[in-house]
Amino acid sequence: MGETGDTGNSRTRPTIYDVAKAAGVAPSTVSRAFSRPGRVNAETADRIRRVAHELGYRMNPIARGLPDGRTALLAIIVADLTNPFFFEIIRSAEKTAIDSGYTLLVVDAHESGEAERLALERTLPLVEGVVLATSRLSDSAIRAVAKQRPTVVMNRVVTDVASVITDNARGMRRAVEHLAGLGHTRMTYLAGPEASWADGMRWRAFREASQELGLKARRLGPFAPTLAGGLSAAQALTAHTATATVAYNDLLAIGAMRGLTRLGVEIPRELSVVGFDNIFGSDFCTPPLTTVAAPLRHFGTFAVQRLLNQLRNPSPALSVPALLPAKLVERGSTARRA
Amino acid sequence: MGETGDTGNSRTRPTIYDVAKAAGVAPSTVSRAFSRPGRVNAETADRIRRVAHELGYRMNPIARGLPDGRTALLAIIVADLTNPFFFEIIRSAEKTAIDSGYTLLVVDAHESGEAERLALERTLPLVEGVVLATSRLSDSAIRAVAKQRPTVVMNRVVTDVASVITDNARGMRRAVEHLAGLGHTRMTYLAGPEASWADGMRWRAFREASQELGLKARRLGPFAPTLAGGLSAAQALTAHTATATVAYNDLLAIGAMRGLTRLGVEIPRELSVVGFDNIFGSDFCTPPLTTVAAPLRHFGTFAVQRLLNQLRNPSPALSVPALLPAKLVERGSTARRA
DNA sequence: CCGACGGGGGCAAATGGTTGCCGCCGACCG
DNA sequence: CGGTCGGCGGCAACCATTTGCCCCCGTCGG
Repeated sequence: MGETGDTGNSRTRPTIYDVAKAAGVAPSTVSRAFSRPGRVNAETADRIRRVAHELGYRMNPIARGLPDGRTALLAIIVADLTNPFFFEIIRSAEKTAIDSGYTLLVVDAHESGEAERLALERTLPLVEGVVLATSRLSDSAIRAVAKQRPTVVMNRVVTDVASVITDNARGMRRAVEHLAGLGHTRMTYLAGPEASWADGMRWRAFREASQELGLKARRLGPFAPTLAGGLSAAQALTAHTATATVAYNDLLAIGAMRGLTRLGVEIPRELSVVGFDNIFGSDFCTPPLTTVAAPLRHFGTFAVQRLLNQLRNPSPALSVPALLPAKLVERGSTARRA
Repeated sequence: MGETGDTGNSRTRPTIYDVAKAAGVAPSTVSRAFSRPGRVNAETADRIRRVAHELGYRMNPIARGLPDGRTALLAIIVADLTNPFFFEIIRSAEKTAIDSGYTLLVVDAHESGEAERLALERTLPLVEGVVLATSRLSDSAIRAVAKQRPTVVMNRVVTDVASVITDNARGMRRAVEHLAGLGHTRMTYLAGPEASWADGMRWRAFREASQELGLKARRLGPFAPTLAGGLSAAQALTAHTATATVAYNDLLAIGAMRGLTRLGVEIPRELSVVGFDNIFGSDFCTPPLTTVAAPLRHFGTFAVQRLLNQLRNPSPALSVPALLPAKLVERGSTARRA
């Protein structure tokens, strides 16, 4: 951006050939001066770098990628860009990628398996690896992706594919224990999308924890994991006699709270609500949401790190899912049973 | 993803050479069969396409882009991925791009000019064109970008660079008229980032409209265009005697409402609040926000369309900013002066 | 019957890097 | 003093695709 005076010959940028000529060496030497430190004499390398800088030379990443596919590009496919769940994940993933010299492509799949397939088809050839954040694809489709490029899935376990997940079971257990401790005995789980792996895990953990503690557990749904989905859930909830509910995620929980308030249900006096994920916003909705916190920041970082590991050594050995801890954050949406 | 049976030889994908050999033609003919419709005999082309499909051939976009830079990639740089203002913009931009056979890279600049510069440096060489959504860069830096790649700026006017803006002046005028109609006479403008072009426009329009209508106008700020920024603004506002305020954007307005409520100020009874942009969420905060609506969906579509136009015919002629209409949406955060 | 024309296809260069291999030359060792 | 070795730089092939140019051949008009 102009520190090295705009030379005006705007359209075609200088190549290693130009640098080579100006520095009186061969193009290959220029290439090595940049990508093979030590291989070329220090003085020569210095001179080349100086000349390159004067000419405003920047490597062409496309040409770079041709021989062996090293494009320095990674991709993260998210189910829904507008879901705050992904905010911290994307940010931390982006940072980790950049710190390692990679660029992260963020792609929105609009909560649709079809869109996700299309996006992958477009993106996969370009990138060196991909993070599937809460994918709606089938296990076999994901394995097919993993066969083409190093892949990490988030919040899901797929055989033979690296993954990063939160400890759903333990987190859910904490939530149920918390509610039981407040005297609740009849509880409802608000289910998320059927294609969601995490939803299955959470519902199962919910049922098991309830059973062990001798509580009545019911399931309602599926609902879209959005505010709108929460509004429908609110309707359905009023027909239930439960005094506490745990939602698939925070967005659903917040939407439900909003709908219930509108329907005249007082939270948490008449109904306690627990969410999942501790997304941006869950602390300043009214009432502030009690939720099972996922370490979102570490999530993105971890996923990209695993990806980078796969890139560095393509041994298919490791595939134990990275399990990140979850903890309960108690806020204002839960209270002692009336 | 596997309709044409996984052939197992996973790592290296077939090239036009493989297809050419299998179809008994030259590689160049294969290339033309795909990218130069009509140039090659219909039967031959059909045969080639059939063979290519059987082999599971997909063009390598990297090699495609080498000769002339046609990567079919566009980028949109947003100031803050987590700002709902961009949600609809990104979605519609993405859709428009995909419909035209392009892939849109979404890049977050974290509200920082430095991060934006870095992101551009990384991204620019890859893409055919770029949309700068509310850039924090200087005019000359933007022009430098535009010299390298077709560029469209959003919410800002830069000489010699195509742009898409909303009618800030008219929108602000509607807002002020609305408040004046409710009997307000002393009003405060909550300013956004100093580097924001739109902020300048809005404050100016605010002042002028107030003057014409004989109202007292003051300015407070700058504040970060975020919920947090709004909280600080709330503090500052309590020192003012105004009975109505217009914020730089919705996020700031919502944050301010939240802070004021916390400070015991009743909205809209004691203070009317107007936002800008009509973002996702402004309708279901409490109270629902009266705001100047920008046609967010059209924004993204329009920007990408202008970009595509520039790509199709590189004439530097057109540079009148596309002006999208703004209208006032009246909700619960404004009321007659007490 | 010959020449012009044009449709359809192939050859090869070009795009901008990377990299295996080779060769030069100076230094060091025997 | 000759042989060897290693540091350093150059040559050229390679990656997958596009495209300018040419050629072959069939057709049609003169």
